[in-house]
Amino acid sequence: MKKVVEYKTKQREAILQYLIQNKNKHISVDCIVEHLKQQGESVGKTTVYRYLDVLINKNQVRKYFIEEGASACYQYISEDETEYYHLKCNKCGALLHMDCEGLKNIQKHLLHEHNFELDTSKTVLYGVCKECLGRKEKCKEK
Amino acid sequence: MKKVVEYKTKQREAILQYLIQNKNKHISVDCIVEHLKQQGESVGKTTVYRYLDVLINKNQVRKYFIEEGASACYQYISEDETEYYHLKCNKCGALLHMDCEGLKNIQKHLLHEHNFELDTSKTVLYGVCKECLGRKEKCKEK
DNA sequence: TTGCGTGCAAAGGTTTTGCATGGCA
DNA sequence: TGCCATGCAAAACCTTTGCACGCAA
Repeated sequence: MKKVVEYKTKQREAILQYLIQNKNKHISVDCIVEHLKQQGESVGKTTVYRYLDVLINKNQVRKYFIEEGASACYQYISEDETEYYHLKCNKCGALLHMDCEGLKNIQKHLLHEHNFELDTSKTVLYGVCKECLGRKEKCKEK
Repeated sequence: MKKVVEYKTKQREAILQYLIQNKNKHISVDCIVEHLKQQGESVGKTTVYRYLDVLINKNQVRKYFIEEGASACYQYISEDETEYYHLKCNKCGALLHMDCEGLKNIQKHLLHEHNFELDTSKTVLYGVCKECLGRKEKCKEK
């Protein structure tokens, strides 16, 4: 077991602060760099990537791939957070959060019937949202 | 409406053949190029990308992003295929296919209670599989 | 002959790596 | 002082685009 001492730097401080402030959002590396620059705390992109990796390994941050093929998104994991599902609309791109009993049953079902421990935080359910389903009727053409 | 005439070439023939032969798998562009080269049918990567785009638009192929951040995977859509869920194990990387009534309920639930039309073919459920759950007990250390 | 298909090379985008420098402890 | 952190530049990837040439119809 290796003892890695972690230094406290203003860059890491700033990145972590920003992550915590936006813990209910999914933010990208560019997003972080951009906002910190505006706050006068310029941080290199490399540093952000590297520190995010550290935080992911420490389980303080989750990495998502919501926009397929596009850049990754990150989210700070707060202790008080409730488990919820991510729903992504293929039409309008909206990202919805959902927390209900019915969905919890999926998790139970997978675990008990299939011995599969679902990680709701990493999973993104793709489909078409309410608003777009409504629009669909009016405009069937693409 | 534009009339686009599609030519039948040996490259497209070969790509489609390979896709059909592996319709129950998720294959990458590199995978296709590699295998065709071994069969003596060398096809440029660009051609594969472009033809896959064509097939996706014709709804003959689906595009996935299973390995997060890695290259995309493609799958031929056969007519007789049943809807199933994709389960991806975060530990060992196994990709499981599942088709059961319990999971079908998810779809119904989302549609009726939340007005969300789930696309099971695009969705990948992340978690830990049976085998890895078993191993977990024996080895709690990382 | 027409115009779609091909594939090389180059560009575009995200992420990683090498390396010299900076800064915390 | 020791060693981790930083950030520039370059590399490594995957994917797309431009363009000249090939080839099916």
